[in-house]
Order: sequence, then structure tokens, then C-alpha cells
Amino acid sequence: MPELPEVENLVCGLRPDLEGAIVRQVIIRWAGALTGITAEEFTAALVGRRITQITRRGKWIAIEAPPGWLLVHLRMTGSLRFSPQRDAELEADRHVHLWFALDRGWLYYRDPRKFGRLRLVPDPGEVTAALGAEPLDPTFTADELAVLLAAHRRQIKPLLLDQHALAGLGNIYVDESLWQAGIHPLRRSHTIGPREVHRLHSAIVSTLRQAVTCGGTTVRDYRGAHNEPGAFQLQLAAYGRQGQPCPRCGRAIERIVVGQRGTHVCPVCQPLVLALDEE
DNA sequence: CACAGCTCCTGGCAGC
DNA sequence: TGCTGCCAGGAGCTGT
Repeated sequence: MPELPEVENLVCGLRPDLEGAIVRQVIIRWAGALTGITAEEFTAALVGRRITQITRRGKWIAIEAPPGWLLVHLRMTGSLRFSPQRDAELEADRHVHLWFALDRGWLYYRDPRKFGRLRLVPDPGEVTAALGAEPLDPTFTADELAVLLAAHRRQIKPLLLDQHALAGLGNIYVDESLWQAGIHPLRRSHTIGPREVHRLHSAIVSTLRQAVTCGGTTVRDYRGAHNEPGAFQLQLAAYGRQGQPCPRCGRAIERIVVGQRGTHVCPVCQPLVLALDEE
């Protein structure tokens, strides 16, 4: 699943390939990947445009091609792959739904589960304005997290997954961050004390930074811009490790369901009882 | 406001 | 071996 670290790696990997490139042709095989625009309009709008920059906001990939922006959300299994040459194998792949012929290569969009979406907008703020804080932005402090948690009475895990609250975390990094901070995913956000908030803030930031450094997490589908897998899956402590020993205490990691999401928790390190000094 | 439930999809897997 | 049927899961949406 592409979450913040995977999207960050993808964007950094694509940047030298895409910035300055001119779109020569757009081939659309499945228009269902497009939001709010027909295949014909999409193609007509993009052909001839020059890509001036590619950035990330939350899990969104934002590609500026004046006078507008191409926004891509990979959801579960989407991927973008750049190739300097035409790739006949990718073009024969039934999961490759569209691609761009650029003046200097080819950019392929692949998505086996067809959850991902592409849209064309005059201003990316139209989509990204509603997103919460960027966890790796210096302005995201423990104090800001404290304000966020105090403003809600929700279970902490669904709150951290809510892109309007915080942008970029998905199932993997929420489970890892809560494990690292020693906080149970069912805890109500407003009951989480100051020391725990600091631990959670550090956990989110360090987990994401480390995952970015590792090239992301490849559990199943994720690949970078040049088809390279990530390596953070080797460092997962909780996610997907049900039945295996907690790296901190040795107790078996359990799998529960929180907010209809598979959730991985250490029953010892992430107790549901509230700490005495924080309540 | 919080949250359950539904939708979109199909590969992968369990069960037979 | 091959079939059926279930499930995961990000986000937008509706209903309570």
C-alpha cells in the first residue's frame, strides 16, 4: 500500500525523469481511472504540455503541467513506472490502464485493483486543502499533535488514519507508530496524556523518516519509479506480524479489528488500561 | 461530531 | 486439480 514514505520515494524517483518533460501522447485503456473528466478531454488537455514539477501532499502525487495539475492517488495497489524506452511488456499487462508518451520516455500507470484515481485540476489546493498536517513538515510539532488529539474523542487509530486530521499515514504506519509509542489503538484520543503524545509524535516522525530512508515498505505490490522494492518491511515490529514475538517484550503480536481495519498490537507494550499519571 | 456501513475492485487464499 | 466464495483495504459517501 503506498502511504507517505512510498509516495515520497516515488515522487523523488520520478522527479529527474519528469521535470521538464513534454507530453507527446496519452494512451487510455481504462477511463475508469479518471475522475471528473472523459478520456478525450484528459488527452486533449495534456498533450503538448510541459511538466514543470512533481511534488507530494499526503498520499497525493501532484504533477504540475501548466496551466494545470495532474493529481494521482494510488490508493491500494496503484503504481507509476518510468521507462526511457517503450516497454512492450508493460503495454501488454492488463493492469496497466494508461500511459504517457513523453519526449524523453514513457510513464506507465498500473493498478491491479483499480482503486487509484487520476484527476486534472487548475489548482491542486482544490484537492489538498482539506488534508491535515504533513507529519514530516517541521511545523508538525508534538504540541500540534496534542491540539489535534484533544479536539476529538475518537479512537486514536481511526483518527490517525483520517487524512483530514493528519495526511499520509495508512494502516501500516499507524500500527507501527502506535506500537512504538506503546499506545493501544482503541484509546480515545483526548485521554492520551502529554508524555504519551510526545512519544506518539516521535514515533510517527521517526517511523516515517526511517521508512522513507529504506525506500518504503513492500508487503506485496509496492514498487518505486524504476521497479525497485522497498526494504522497511524487514523492520516492521507489529504490522502483519500476528503470532510472532514483539521485538520489545517477546509476547506474541495479536491481530484485532479497529474501525473495520486489520490492526496489529502487542498486548503487553500497548495496554488498554490508562496510565495512572496521565489520567 | 462520531462512526457504522456501503461502494469500488480483483488477487490471493481457504475450503471443499 | 479446479472450483466457489470470501476478504483486504483508502477514501468518499450516506445514514444514524
